[in-house]
Amino acid sequence: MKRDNNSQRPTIREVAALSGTSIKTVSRVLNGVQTVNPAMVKAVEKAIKHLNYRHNLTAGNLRRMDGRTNTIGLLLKDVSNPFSSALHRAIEDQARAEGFDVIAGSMDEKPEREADLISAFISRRVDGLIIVPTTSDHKYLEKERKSGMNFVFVDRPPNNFVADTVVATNRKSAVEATTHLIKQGHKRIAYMGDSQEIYTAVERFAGYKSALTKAGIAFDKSLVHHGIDNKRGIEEFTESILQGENRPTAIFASQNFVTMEAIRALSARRLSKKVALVGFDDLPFAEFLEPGISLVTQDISAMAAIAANLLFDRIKGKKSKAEIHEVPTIFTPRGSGEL
Amino acid sequence: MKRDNNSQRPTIREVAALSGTSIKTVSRVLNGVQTVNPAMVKAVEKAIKHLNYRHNLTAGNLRRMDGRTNTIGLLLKDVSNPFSSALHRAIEDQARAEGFDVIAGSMDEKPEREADLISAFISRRVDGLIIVPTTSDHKYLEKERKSGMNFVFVDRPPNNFVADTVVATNRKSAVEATTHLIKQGHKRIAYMGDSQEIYTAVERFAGYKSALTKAGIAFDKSLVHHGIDNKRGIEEFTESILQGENRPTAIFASQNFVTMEAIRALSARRLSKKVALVGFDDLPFAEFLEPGISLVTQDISAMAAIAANLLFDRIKGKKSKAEIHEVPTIFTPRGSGEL
DNA sequence: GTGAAAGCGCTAACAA
DNA sequence: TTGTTAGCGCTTTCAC
Repeated sequence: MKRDNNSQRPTIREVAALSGTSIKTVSRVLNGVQTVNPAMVKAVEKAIKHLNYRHNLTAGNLRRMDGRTNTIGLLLKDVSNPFSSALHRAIEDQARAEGFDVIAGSMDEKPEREADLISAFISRRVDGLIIVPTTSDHKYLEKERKSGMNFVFVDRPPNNFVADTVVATNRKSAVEATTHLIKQGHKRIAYMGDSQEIYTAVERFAGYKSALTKAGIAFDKSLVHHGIDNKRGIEEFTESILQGENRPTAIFASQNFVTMEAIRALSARRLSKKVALVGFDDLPFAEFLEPGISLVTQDISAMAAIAANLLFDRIKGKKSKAEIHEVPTIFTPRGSGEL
Repeated sequence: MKRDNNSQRPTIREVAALSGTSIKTVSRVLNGVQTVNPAMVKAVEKAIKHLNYRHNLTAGNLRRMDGRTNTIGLLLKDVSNPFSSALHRAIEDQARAEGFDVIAGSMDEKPEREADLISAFISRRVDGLIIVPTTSDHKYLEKERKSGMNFVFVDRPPNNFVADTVVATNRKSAVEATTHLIKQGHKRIAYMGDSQEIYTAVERFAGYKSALTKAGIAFDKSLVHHGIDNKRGIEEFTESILQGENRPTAIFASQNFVTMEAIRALSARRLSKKVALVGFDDLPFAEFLEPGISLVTQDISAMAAIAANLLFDRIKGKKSKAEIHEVPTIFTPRGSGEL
């Protein structure tokens, strides 16, 4: 049976016939090989235009020596989340400059979605993967790397797997943020953060504690809350912690969703101007709030650029051992930390 | 020369050899064909696992009868913009359910980027394109459709090209939003919107005028500002319009960036609680503001679902004439419109 | 139920 | 500079 779609796209063969040359010469023109007679180039281009021929890259990649598809896979928490989509855009720009397209997928922090997406992308023979990993065990990727797949991890390092990784200076920046509050005279500083299963949360919490220690402030466990997955937990925490005389004078919120909860809690109790707040991660509307929220933001463009470069180097055959890059954050005081 | 990558992925041939059968039977197993001896299926699966074989979809698609790649292209204003990325996520979910992957690209409202991306995606032989179009002329897509490409437009219709389109009820919803303000007693209602070259801006402005007319309120040109591309223009407008006795008592902002500018302008002059504001499009932080901003938001999930269904129907061969869908918006009063 | 042979649209190799 | 032939990894055809 003939193919049932009527797509009827012309092939290189028809272009060759119309321009009176061989398919190989057409292929040369398509690939910009310089050693073709200029008149022939003209003829081929004319035929291409006349037939509305479109080069089929998937067919070409099959036989091509380097076996590349010029596609990379990008695994994100959720393409619609602000951090993910900003990273996506920055990587898209890097990729486009190298002639690559990007296939992105959302994992929603589910390890099985991560594995499924990686599998799907490998079946499409992407040349490499940039991954903002879930908390899963990544040992299973070892055999993929042996088969030639390239990996770069962003935001969090992989588990039980060594690969190029780009992370923010989480611990150091948490020290700075906490120290900023201490310098304003705060001694009772609450910590609110993500689950301690998550790398960034662990690092940022360590930075918070380290800053307290350095300043000679005793660590008070009652001022600490981990895990936003449990939303009620956070409400109970803010409810109890923000009541009474003994409440903290400042909060360090170590992740953007947590910062939002902190804003909500302070706002509901009319404490926005009484309790200082510094958050980690960007909030797109920080400047619209009263008072503005002081934030430690990741330099997403820089992280994307480094990650993309690492990946393209691997794709081009670089064999050196895995690199870990720590990218400095940007601190923007906006009043909420200076109360 | 042998291929220089050491990717050395096993092929269907090696799986056949190891499992003691032919490549055709391996192909049957890979494609879930039921008429294969169960023992043979087991043997093949064992060989696949042992070799860490990964089915190469790009090779298979080349010969496959329907010629499909199970990939769709998504052309957005900017993958990192909230509307675009929410649409992206909703379409990703629809696509995944159908076994499709999504390649997205950002156009930044540039017609030449649109054409480049479409060209790149066609070279990858995507099965269809979902496009949030720029203001360009889309007549050039006619020959692509003749060659079998499928198109669905979202948010704005194409120009000089007839294709399935999914838009919000822009005009009707603008009437509702403006009428909402009128019902609160407002008579001097300013309009701030995007360039009138953009379909949604035209429709929303028409809705604004229509609501005024219906209520017997004279249209006052001095209360209207088009075009946010010129940021200084908007500042001059708010500067002059918000000064003095004769200022509007309410503003209808017809796009999210414009709404942000309106918030900024009102906030800077401490008018947030004196001038009512209703905005079109979502603002992710609307509920955090004081007063909360009343918004008309597009039902992005519904739009994505309809767009994806239209596209998949076309990909599956549906030949009926182009459909235009208008999707109702969601109005969320949050105080700013009830001043 | 199974497999040999042909061929999808292209590029590599090599000869002309 | 150009063209012929083989073949990328897979699915189709069709005979067994």
